[in-house]
Amino acid sequence: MFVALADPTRRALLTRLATHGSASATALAKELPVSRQAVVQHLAVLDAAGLIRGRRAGREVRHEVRSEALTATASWMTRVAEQWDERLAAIRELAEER
Amino acid sequence: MFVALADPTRRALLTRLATHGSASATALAKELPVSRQAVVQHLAVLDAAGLIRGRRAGREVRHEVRSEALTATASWMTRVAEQWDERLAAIRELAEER
DNA sequence: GTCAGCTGCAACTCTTCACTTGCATTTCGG
DNA sequence: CCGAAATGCAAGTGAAGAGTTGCAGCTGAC
Repeated sequence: MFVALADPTRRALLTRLATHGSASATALAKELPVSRQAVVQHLAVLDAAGLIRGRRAGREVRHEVRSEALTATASWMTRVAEQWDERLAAIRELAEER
Repeated sequence: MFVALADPTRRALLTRLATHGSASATALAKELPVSRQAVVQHLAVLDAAGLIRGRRAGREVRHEVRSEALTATASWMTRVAEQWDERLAAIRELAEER
């Protein structure tokens, strides 16, 4: 998940798909300074992470963002952050008891 | 940022520091199946990302989580997710107008 | 039917990254 | 003062990842 978001090119692809809707790998490659194959491999990573989905439409494959996975991941991240804060607060309490 | 969170060992170090408070690199290395130097390098990455902070205490360096950076990053991530949802909603509206 | 456009598979290069080992340096305790 | 324990620096290895090129297979349009 974090691995999928760690690459700048993949984040660019995600924002592009989120902004302008679905697009084919070839169309995406024309807007980035990389080859079509590089885009295809990045899309495969994003797909494996559940962030996008590929749907065949005739002779091209349109890739689109899965908003469910995005929002679910965002809420999960905030939850983790809250847990971290709770732990830190508990540690501070223990420190004050001493 | 995402790069820092992408590695499992670094996430393990973070949760460890968040759970049990500050610790030295040597102490952390004893709880993980990696060498001390590996831990040191991971801590350097986490420090560069602003997630932890190293403070010298005598002959050892105690590393602790910076909760501010954690919560700030979490809120930033939710904000990005919301923006993505807004964009998707706008696209759907345009699609329905057609 | 044929041709152009898009996708899929495979192999290869090159850099980055995770991790290790070895040694020098500093510091606390008896 | 001396040894144990912790950090810091450096160099090196092995694997994973980002990117490329080349070619073959479908599919839609004219």
